[in-house]
Amino acid sequence: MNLKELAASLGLSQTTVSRALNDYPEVSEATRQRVKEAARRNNYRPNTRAKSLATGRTMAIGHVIPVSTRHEIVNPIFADFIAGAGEVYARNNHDLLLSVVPDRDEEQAYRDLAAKGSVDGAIVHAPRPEDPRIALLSRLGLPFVVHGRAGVGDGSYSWVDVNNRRAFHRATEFLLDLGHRRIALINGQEAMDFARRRREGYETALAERGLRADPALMRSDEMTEFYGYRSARQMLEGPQPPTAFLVSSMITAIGVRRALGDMGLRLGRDVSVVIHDDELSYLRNGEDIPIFTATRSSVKQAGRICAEILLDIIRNPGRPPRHVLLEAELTVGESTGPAPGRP
Amino acid sequence: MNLKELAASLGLSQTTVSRALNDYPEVSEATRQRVKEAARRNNYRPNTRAKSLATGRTMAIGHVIPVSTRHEIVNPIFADFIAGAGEVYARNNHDLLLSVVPDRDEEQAYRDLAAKGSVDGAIVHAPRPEDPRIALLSRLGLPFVVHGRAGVGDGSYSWVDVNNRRAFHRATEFLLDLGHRRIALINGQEAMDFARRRREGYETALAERGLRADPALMRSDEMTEFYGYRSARQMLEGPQPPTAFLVSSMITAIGVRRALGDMGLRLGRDVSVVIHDDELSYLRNGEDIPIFTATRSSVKQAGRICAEILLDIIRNPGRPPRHVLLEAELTVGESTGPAPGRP
DNA sequence: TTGCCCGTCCAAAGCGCTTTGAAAACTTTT
DNA sequence: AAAAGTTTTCAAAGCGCTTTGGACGGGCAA
Repeated sequence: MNLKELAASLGLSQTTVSRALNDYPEVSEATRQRVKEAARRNNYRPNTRAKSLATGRTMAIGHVIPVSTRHEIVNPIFADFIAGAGEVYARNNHDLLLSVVPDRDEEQAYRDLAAKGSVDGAIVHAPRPEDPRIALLSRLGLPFVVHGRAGVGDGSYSWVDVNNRRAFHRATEFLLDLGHRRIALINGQEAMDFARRRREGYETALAERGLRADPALMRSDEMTEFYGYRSARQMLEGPQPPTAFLVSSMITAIGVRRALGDMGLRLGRDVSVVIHDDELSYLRNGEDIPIFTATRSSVKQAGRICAEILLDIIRNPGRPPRHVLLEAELTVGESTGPAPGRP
Repeated sequence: MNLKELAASLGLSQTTVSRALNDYPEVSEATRQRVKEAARRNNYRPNTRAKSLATGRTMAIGHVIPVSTRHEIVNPIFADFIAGAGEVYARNNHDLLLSVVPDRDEEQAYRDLAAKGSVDGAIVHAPRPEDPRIALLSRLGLPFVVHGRAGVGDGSYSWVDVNNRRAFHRATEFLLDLGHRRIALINGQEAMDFARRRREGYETALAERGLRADPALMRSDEMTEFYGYRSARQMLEGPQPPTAFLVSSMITAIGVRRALGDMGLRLGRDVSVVIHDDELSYLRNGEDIPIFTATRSSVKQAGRICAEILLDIIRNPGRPPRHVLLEAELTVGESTGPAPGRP
């Protein structure tokens, strides 16, 4: 059932029917009701393509999700982020267009999105320092919001980020207060902006107590379970093992926990672990009491906020960029305790 | 840059330019080259909306991903499934339209996809027995492929599924052969078709050895980490604890492992665990040697196959439905051993 | 009654593309 | 050289919608 047929069935013109449905004033209340009722009865939905061609707005948002060419990994936070964003899109009658691309083709993916005119805006995931996609999108004139930040020039575009620096600063202080001196950092890839910030928070906190980060206790890679396992084992079997770990993701921490188990070490007694928890829906950090002591910040919520902001930017072009910095509070769980050999 | 402008800049008509770009024969090789070169130079991409309006094909596939209203959970396998499918879409110049909806609105979401004419086909995720979406899509005439099956009438629609019944039959036999008699099943929600089949495989294997499944050893719920933890603890602390677990997902098994750790039990010695492994990219079951003994089947691969089949159905309507049943091989890892008190 | 305004409706153009039917420009055949 | 065929190009219609510019008629003031 299309507009023409609907109009014919009502004995009205397409114009009037279209206006009635879109709540334009120049149609009488009686006809509006009649039209809406008929539309409902026929389960009429205007054809998206035609509508967007006519209005010049696509009512769709693009998400480009990169797949690591090295390990063929898709970041597990995408599911939750997209669930959050998708919820907002649904509420605002927008579609979500997903492009899954090898990470080296990412730029072209955005270029295509803009050239093909298939979206009104885009979300930029997993920004790297000085990420070229940001300059590209600005140049293309496609509205966008970055989930994370990309180094300097933060003021010139809209972003939603967690205060990664402060979170890791705080977590490190917490471990230092417990008497830990050899604290390992199992971080995400340094190529990512968030990983750099987390490291800075960690290093600063150490420095403030007159300690220097030991390169032997720092790892940086894609945050898989095995990466956590391998890193923890290597460090714990080394000459000067750490007494505590700072781990950038729940999944990696699960690998760390496995390593501890295999080595007969007890989490929270022999070795402490603090994680950053993205609050993935299927990997909750415990129900009532947290399993891991964690700095937590909901990725789903970040998705919602990004989407809200992007829709707002599209509706109101020309406004100054918007920034949201989410604080990650530290919640104490059972994975941390005083450094061994300490009261 | 649109077609009109491109044509003008070349001194050709839109018709000729369009035909040159779409490799129609009625244009000379010389002009074709000239046109393609100019298109490349101007980074020209035909407007998707206009193109699909003209052709009647949207070049887009819809995925409706339900969010559990009970727990606000989005199934972690979606990320990998979509990565696989998205790869195929990209290769075939199709877009992926994602709708995130509360699971109770799922039907309406498909109805909307069809009415708004925004996709050429759809993937049905997580089918339940006698899933109403299948009848609905058939009625709407929207091509679709089901990831999984939905009970009877399997012949009438296309699907890609894992042989869940055989996988769990095999896994149960494996544990029985190791001497286990009290084998627990920590399954997905019984409302899902795959969970029902897995239970059947498990029960049949037990029955074939003259054993009856003990309801006290069977659980069914959303496959979270905590669900695994809670179920394992409850059963192990019960009067007649199991010596082995059959777990429907890696994530749930991580919870089971945590429970074992907390109780001071050793995985593979005190208690055996066999899992079904969907081979999620960020949660590999070990690198070289598998952590868990597992029946494994790649969800990403399933996504690829679903996508290939769907595109094929769209290209060649009227062909009989297609079915792919993937076998999940059993790989032995370190999580299983002989039943305690047995040589 | 006339004139004007306002509320209500409509015909037609246009969004950027594909595709039909026909014309123009070459080639080949007679 | 004309006729016939072939290749190459084009103008225009149409996809399903929105939106512009008008038309029509009823109500009100003059």
